[in-house]
Amino acid sequence: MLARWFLGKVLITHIDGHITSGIITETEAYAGISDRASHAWRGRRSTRTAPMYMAGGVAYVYLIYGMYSLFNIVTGPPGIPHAVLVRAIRPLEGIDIMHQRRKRTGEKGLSDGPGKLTMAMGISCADSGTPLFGKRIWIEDRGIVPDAADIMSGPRIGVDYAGEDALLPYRFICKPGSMVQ
DNA sequence: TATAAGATTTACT
DNA sequence: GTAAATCTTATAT
Repeated sequence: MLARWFLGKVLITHIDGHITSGIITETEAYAGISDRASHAWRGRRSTRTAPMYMAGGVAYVYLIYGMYSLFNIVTGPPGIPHAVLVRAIRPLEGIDIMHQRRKRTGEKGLSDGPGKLTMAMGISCADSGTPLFGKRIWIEDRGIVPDAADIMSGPRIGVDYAGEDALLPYRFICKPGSMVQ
């Protein structure tokens, strides 16, 4: 499962002149048209989901509930809408910037949710389709590889409506403290 | 053309 | 624990 590979990788953004980065600690896989929980289920396609049909390596950001952005990494070949949703990161650099961006909660809930992390990183729906190896948003492999024993998997969150597909263990979490810098 | 629901978060009871 | 905020897409007139 490709979603597992992203655990431990470092996501970096350079937006509005600010650099922020964090270790990816929680991901969810969305397996194309056969996955009922995916926006691309049954081949659904629109302007919003277009990046998912592009070649892997681009960002798929989209707005949910009119107020929150969710950040995905497209992993499939062109025409196959496979994507990995980044649900949580651990702040690494630019933590003060993140605080500045979200004055809501304190240290605790900085980036432990899909909508929260995009807020903290400064990602918006305008970044959908951005290559992940450019100079605005990119991913670095800093050699952080979580031990297999520290990786937990389980059912996805917030997709109960998807029926049986919601029970698939497509969710991967890195145990806190399992990654040493 | 109009209505309903969603890969969420926050605030209030 | 429950409800509201708010916009895009999908499904129904």
